[in-house]
This record gives sequence, structure tokens and C-alpha cells, in this order.
Amino acid sequence: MSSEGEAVKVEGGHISVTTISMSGPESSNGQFSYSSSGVRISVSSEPQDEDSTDAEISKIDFTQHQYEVNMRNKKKRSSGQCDQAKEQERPMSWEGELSDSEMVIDTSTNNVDENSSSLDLQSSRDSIDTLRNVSIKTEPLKTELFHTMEDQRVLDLKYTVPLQSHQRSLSMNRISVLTDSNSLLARRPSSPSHYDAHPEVQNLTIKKEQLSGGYYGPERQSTVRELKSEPTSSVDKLLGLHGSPLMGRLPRVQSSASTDSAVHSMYTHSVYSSPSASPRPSRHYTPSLSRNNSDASHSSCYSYSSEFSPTHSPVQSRHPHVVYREAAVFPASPAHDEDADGTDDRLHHHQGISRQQLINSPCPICGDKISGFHYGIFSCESCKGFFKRTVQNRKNYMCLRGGNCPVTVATRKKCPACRFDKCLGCGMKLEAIREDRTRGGRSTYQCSYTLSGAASTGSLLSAHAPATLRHASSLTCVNGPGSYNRGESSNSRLTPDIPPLLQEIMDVEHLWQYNESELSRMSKSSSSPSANPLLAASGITAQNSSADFLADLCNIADHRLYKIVKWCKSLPLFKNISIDDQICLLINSWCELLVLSCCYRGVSTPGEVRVGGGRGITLQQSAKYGLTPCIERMLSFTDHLRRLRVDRYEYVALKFFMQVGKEMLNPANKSKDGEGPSFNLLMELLRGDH
DNA sequence: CATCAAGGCCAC
DNA sequence: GTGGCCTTGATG
Repeated sequence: MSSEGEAVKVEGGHISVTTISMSGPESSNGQFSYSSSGVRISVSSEPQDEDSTDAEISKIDFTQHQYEVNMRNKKKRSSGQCDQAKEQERPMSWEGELSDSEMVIDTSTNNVDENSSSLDLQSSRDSIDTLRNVSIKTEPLKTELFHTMEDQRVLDLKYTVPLQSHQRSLSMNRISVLTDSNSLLARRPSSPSHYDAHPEVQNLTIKKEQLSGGYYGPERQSTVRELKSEPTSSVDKLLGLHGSPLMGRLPRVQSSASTDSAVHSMYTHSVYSSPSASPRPSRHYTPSLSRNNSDASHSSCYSYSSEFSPTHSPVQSRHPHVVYREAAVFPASPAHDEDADGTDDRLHHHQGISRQQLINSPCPICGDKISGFHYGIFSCESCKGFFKRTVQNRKNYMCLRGGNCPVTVATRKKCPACRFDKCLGCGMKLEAIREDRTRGGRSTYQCSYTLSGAASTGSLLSAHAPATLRHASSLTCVNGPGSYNRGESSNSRLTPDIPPLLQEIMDVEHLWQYNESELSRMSKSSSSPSANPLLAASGITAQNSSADFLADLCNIADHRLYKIVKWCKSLPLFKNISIDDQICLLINSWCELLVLSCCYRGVSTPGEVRVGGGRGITLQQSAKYGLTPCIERMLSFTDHLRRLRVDRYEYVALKFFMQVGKEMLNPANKSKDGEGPSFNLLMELLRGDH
């Protein structure tokens, strides 16, 4: 049996792609299918608060940047700034907190889609309760339950235990992926709306098609909410799209001038290892800058391909032989596609910005005075130091305010999470941090003189530029210069399409499903014919609460785990990383599951611990509850992801894995260090013993 | 030798 | 933890 529905909605600046597939062998009585999946790709594109941008730009006195930079000059901080800082003081992020993107469960009570939220939590609890009380609550399948996190940075990956709808019992594998620019780009993104305007904006003549950029403004939340509460059915209805089970068969997302595409943009960075993105000789920006580009060759520094070797830490080795593709200021420029001299030319001809002018610009991160070229972008000394400390000390910051904190000279100390995000978003490169901490010399990572993301795209865009352009710009900037698929035309760039990686993920969707033989095997191994497969999906009431039932649950978990790992291993990127890294990722994700489970189980008390959208779990609290090892491993996991440069989709996959695993885990049988009954199986699977 | 982008130091 | 200043060392 297979029933599918899918929908693509393009409406006023956001794209919602929803795929619902329910497939799997039908039981003999035709009452259930075994799995279903929903995928929603929502891309929002909201205009920034244009007034503020204009205001910022208008405030800039361009003449004041004509002086020569003296890096040694001590900065004088006005008392006004301090006052401002005090006024804007906000809760400080705490080191060690999981970032929003690492936390999946949103317990925020103001979630628009409360039903959905409560259901997901409920289902989580239910799964645990099931294991405890040998009963599973059932909920009717509602497409509108696909929802997203209040915090758009979080890709919301949901899995619910088998649900029932009337006589149908659906094992719902739900992937709800909300992707606006932030959610897309876990650590990479920054909020362009916070980019300060730069004086260069006045010097630039920017063709619209060169820009693919955007801002996110206050409207974002509302739009996201709209998406969240938007029933899938309505999407279907609007588009009248039904019938294709997988994204792969989705009709091309309808193109709209206003939807350029976050969908597209968010994946183009993942494919610039494609022929169209073939490396080109690096060109010097200006003669005076030649040295810096001389060692900047080609290659992507942010690629999904095997180039991103898990064993090759982005942290720069002293003399890595890995070279990086030249960054481009306007990677989306069609005129630049075939122009090997594009970067230079653009800078000179389109912008006429010299290095000196760049240095005279405000730091794209905080707006302070640029002191030089640091870690891939022109930045101020403090942001340089901040980035260095953060990376070297492997800090993990979490924004307490949804990741949209302004980062200015006055506020940059307030939220290191957002500051770091902005550093990355503006193009600072992790690989520029030397692993061996040797001093001096030249760096060989991708190193080209470009405006940073903010300077080159976001703030250089006219505030009156179409929101779509500005929107795409943020994505471009987030991925760093040169992340666009240069082979594409401007038009194709504006055409939303299924992200290849997502496509690849969906291509292995079938791995979630059970075939007849598997079900048969499962049935044979279960304690009673009715208990399995999938606990007789139709009636998991399992009132015969017994050891057998628990054994069946474990059996299901193992089967599920088998599929999960198999699925993970089939993912385009996951399978390309080393076995050690796979293990590391999965093991650590396992720990996160445990922590989440502990939270659900009431280990933590309300107010002290809120998973996702809240304060998170402090280290002290984790110690209190004996969770420190888990927290540490989660942090390690996060760090690992960062070092691997695991991109959003990969992260999606892993989070999905985690969610699924969370649901199927039996917390009671898990030890607190994350190793439980299925752990060995996990290891075996990863090692290919199965 | 000049440059400059790394890391280090240390007062705050 | 921050950020200004210093040292280092590869490069041209």
C-alpha cells in the first residue's frame, strides 16, 4: 500500500514543500501501513526592516573613513557606548549550553501551534510511558501536526511512535524541516538584519542579479508561524499536488520571483563541487594583496564531497596542502561565471574598493574598526580575538534569545553565540585557526580579499532591493563567498528546486520502511504474533504488560536502530565520513537522546531545565542530575559537527536520527553514559557487522 | 626588509 | 572573557 501526498507551495516569499508518504506493506486485514513520512521544506523570505537599514546607512559619515588605519591605536570607547551597552544588557549566554540548533524539543508555551507542540512532547513522553506502563497513547494522524520550532534555527525533526488513525496504525517517521536561512545554516548563519551598513554601500553599483541576498526582519516570526500553523492539507489543496511519494518525484517547485530561493540557495553551496563550480585560478584582488591570494587556490572549503574529510579538521594545520577555492564577492554574478578575473574585476570595477577602503570600513561583525584581514575576512581586533578564543577553546555558546541578537560594538559582549554565528556568517573560517598554534607565517586556507558576507551582500544591498534578493543574499553570505554554483545562470538561481542533498536523503527514504520479509522475520521473533511487527501496529495497547512485551519493544528498537543506521549510512555525507566520525556522531547523539529522555522523565524540574527554546541545561544542573558526562559528550558532538562542517542537511539527518532514536529508546534500560542495550548493536551496525 | 596574518600576553 | 598590543615567521 502506498498513499502519498505532497505539496509545494510558493506563496509570497516562502516556499513550503510538503511530502507525505505513507507506505509499507499493508497488513493482511489492510488496516495499517508501517511508515509514513512527511517532509516540509519551508523557506521564508521576509524583508528586513528597511527603515532601520536605511537609517543605518544614512548614519554613516563616509568621509570619516578616509583616514589611514593605525592598528596600534588604542580604541577609545565612548561612555555613550557603555551606557548603551548597559541599557541593552541582556542575559548572557552561557558557555556549554547547547545551541538552539542542538536542541530539538521546544517547550515554549507560546508556540503558535500548541497542539502540535504538545503532541510532540506528548508523543515523546508517550514513548517513554509506553516503555514504563506498557501502554501507548494514540493520536490521530493530522497533517497539520507538522510543525516547526519557535526558534527557526532549529530544524525540527520529529518522530512519533506509531500513531493510529482509526483502524490505521501508522508508524510515522516525520521529518519536519523548516528552513529559513537561519534554520538552514546552523552555525553558519547570522542574521543579516544585524549587519551593519557599510560605507562601501555608497560606492557600489550592484546589479540586482548579482545579488542574492536578504534580510530577515521582524516579520520572520510571523511568517514562520504562518507556516507552522499552516495545515499541510491546505497546502495540498492550494496546489492540488498529490500522488508522488518522494521528493524525488516532486514537481519542480514553482518558481516565483519572490522565492528565489532559499531552497535553491541553501543547497547550491552544497554542490559547488560540481563541474559548474570547478575551481578557477585564484586572482589577486589588488597587486598589494597578491600575496594573500597567492596561496589561495581552489577547492571548496565548505563542500559536502569527500573534500570534507572528517579527518581533516577545519582547524588549520600549519601547512595544509588543502587549498581552497577563491572566494568571490559576488558569487552569484552571472557576469562572473566565466570570468577568471571576476573577483578582482568586480572589486575594482563594480566596487572600486581598495584594501585601504576595506580596512577603513567598519567590522562586518560588530561595526568596530577593522584592524586587518583575520581568518578570512576583514574584521576588527576584538572579533578576531573572539573568534580565535571561541574556536581554540572550543566554546559552545547558545543564544538565549533565538539567535537574533544584534551584534554591535556595544552589544557584542552580550551574546557570544550570535557573535560567533555572525563571525561564521560573515565568512570567518574555522580552518584559519591553527591547530598547532604556531605563530607567524602565511596562512594557506582560502584567503582572498573580499568583503565579508555582510559587507558584500547584505548591507550592500539597497534596502529597497526586492526582499527575495536580499533574502538570497543572506544565504550566500552565510555560506561564504564563492559558495554559489557558478555555473548557474541568474535565472536558474532564482528557480527553487529540490536541494540535491535533500533529494539524496529522500532517495533513501525507503530504508525506513519495512518489507514483507522483514515484518515476517520480526513477527517470528516476537513474543506473540500479535505483539509484533511493530507491536501489531494497530493496537499497541499491549495490555499483557510483561517481560515479553518489553522484549518486543527492545526488538523493535533494535530493528528500528538497524534501519536508522542503515539509513544514516546511506546518507550522502554520512557515508562519506570515516567510520570513527560516524561512530562519534551517533554515539554522541545517543547521549543527547539520553539527556532529553532524562528531561522528559522529570529528572529535571520545571524552571530549571527547559529543553529547547529555554535555558537549556546548565552544567551545574547536569552535574546535579549526574548528566555531566552526557552534556560533555553532547558538547563534543556539537564540536564534532562543527569541525566536520556538517551542514544543515547532514544535521537534519542526524537530528532525525536522534529523534527517532529518542522515541525508540527505553530510558529505563539506558545507563547514564549513553550506553544501553542497543549500543553494541549500534556499534556493530556502524562497523558493518550486519 | 617590509608586510601581515597568525598566536600570545596581559591589563581590565 | 575581552580586547589591545606584541611577537612570530612565511612570503615577496
